[in-house]
Order: sequence, then C-alpha cells, then structure tokens
Amino acid sequence: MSASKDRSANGVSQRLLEWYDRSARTLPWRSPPGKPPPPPYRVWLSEVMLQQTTTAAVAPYYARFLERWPTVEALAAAEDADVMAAWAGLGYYSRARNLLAAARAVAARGSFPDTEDGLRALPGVGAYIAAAVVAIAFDRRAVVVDANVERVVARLFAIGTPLPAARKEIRAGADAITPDERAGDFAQAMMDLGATICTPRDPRCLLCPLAQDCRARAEGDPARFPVRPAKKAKPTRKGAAFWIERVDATGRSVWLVRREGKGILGGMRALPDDGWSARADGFGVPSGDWHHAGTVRHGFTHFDLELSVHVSRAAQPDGEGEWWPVERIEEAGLPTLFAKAAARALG
DNA sequence: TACCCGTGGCA
DNA sequence: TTGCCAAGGGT
Repeated sequence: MSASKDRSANGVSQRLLEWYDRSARTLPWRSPPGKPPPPPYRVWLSEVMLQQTTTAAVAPYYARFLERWPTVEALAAAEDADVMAAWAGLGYYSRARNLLAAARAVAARGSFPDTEDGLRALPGVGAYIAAAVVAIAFDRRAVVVDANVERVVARLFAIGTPLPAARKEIRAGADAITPDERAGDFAQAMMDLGATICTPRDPRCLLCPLAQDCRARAEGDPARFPVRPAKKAKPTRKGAAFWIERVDATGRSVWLVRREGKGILGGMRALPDDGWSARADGFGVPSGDWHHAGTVRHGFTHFDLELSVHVSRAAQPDGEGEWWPVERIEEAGLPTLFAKAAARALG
C-alpha cells in the first residue's frame, strides 16, 4: 500500500464510514457497523440471492433458507428438488443450481475459502461475490464493485466513458478509495449510499456525505453518470403450456415436468409446453380435446412471452414427469411464469 | 465482447 | 402502460 493511496483514501472513506456509523440500513444478513461479521455461509448466501435482486425480494427467501439449512453442511446435504423449489419465484435459477454445487464443494473441503481466488473457484462466485465475502465475512481488504459502487465511483470521478468499457477506470477509482481497515463496512457503506442517496435517478446530493468530493456534482448533472449504452428492443415470443389433469383414487392431480439443462428456467418444475424457449415461436393452439384457458404475459430479461394456457382432462402425458396434487400446487415450486399459467388454468 | 439468464417495484 | 433497473455470473 503506497502512502499516496493511503492519503487519497483517507478523506472519502473516513467520511463514508462516519456516515455509515450513523445511517447503516438494518438488514437480516448484516451485522451493525463495527460489530463482528456474520459467518461466511450467511454472507455468501445473501450475496448470491442479492444478485440483480432487491433486498425486499430477498428477505423472505433468506429467512426460509437459513431456517431450513442453517449451515453450509446442511445445505450440501439437501435434495436438489428441495433447493430448486425453495428458490422458485426468485429468478435466475442458475444461482440455485450453482449454490448447491458450491455448498457441496465447501462441505467436501471442510470450510469456506477465505481468499478471492479460492472463493472464485466456487460455482456461481465471480469477482463481486468473492470480494464481498473477503471484505464482509473475513474483514480483509478487497475491492468490492457492484452496480452501486459503479454508480458512486463513476460520479465521484465523473467518469464519462460508457459502460462496460468504463469498468477498468471504475475499478481503479474504487481501489483508490478503499481503506485498509473496515473493508466490510466500507463496501456495505458504498452499497447503502448507492441504494439510498446516490440513486440512479434524482440523487439526493444534499444528504450525501461525499458531496464535497464529487466531481459529477461539481459539474452539475450527477445523474448522467455512469453513461450507459442504448438498450436493445425486446422481442415478443409466443408459446403454449399444457395443464393436463386427472382424477383418481388419490384425488385431483396435474402433470408436471422438470425442465432440462442450464437454459431458461432450467432445473425447475414446470407445465409441459410446446418448446417456446427453444424457438422464436411455439406451435400454438393444439387441436383436439383442449380448452383454451387464456393467455399469460411474462417478461424475461431479453424477450417477452405470450403463453397460451390449454387445459385437458383426457390427454395422455408423454415422457418423464409426475402427477402432482392440485390442492398442493403452490408447494411444487413453479417459477413465476408457470405459477401464473397454473392460476389461469384454475380460473 | 455480447449475449443469456427472472422477477417485481417504481416513476 | 412502458421502461428502467436491482449486492452479477457463465459462456
């Protein structure tokens, strides 16, 4: 650590940490400022859940996971189907597949890695989570850069290079202000600042502890940083899903399948469908003894889907699957798209 | 690098 | 209603 870096970090990080000591958000996966950190399992679990996901959406999932699987060993011993079902509705299901694989790797080696390189070797752990776990759980210096830090740093230094090319400059700026001590508090303070003060639109500069340091504010239009490339238009796809019912001695049940592979909704329970995820348009409305229950609209990251829902009490399912009791459909762990379709089928 | 991968809240 | 975007990672 150079003396010049120490000096440049000093003012900004000190003002930020003083603000954090007063203003830290209280979150289920967090220790208060200055307190011993949560164990690595909790930090890692929360960081995986928080990827591209709001704290409000994560909170109930985090509580349920921690109650059901209190340790990484417990999670490692879980059934795949139980973990996937517990993740249902949170999105980005590769996170759940990787979470379980990583838990099993940690359990096999006996403890969590405590270095960025060691952590990055775990599935689903990239540069951000590795740095966040090192800083927050192990309280060692690491340069933690998420979308909040990107925004704060791009504004502090008025970095006009558009994303993603700006990432190199942003990382250098984050490195320059990251202190040697209280690395975890500093990282979380940056995120709190980004979430509550240095917001994407209409930043509240009058409340900002770093206003005096901020070049973007001095230039008069902080909200223009970071500069983002134009978004591409989202296409709309059409597809069909099938609600196949039967009634027998065990009661009323519906045929569910498990989606294959690592593609969209991969590994999740689902209604059988016409293959909309693998082609631009599905095959559409089937002929025969089907009732069209309606159409569900659902937005994915890079396309919107119009899914027509078709119901039959006579069709014979083919391939692998399971008859699931209709009265317990909410326990099946259907991702939101198919939960919507089920609700439509049930009218 | 560019694209794939969910969902929900909010203006 | 539509678009934006949130504690990113994998390929």
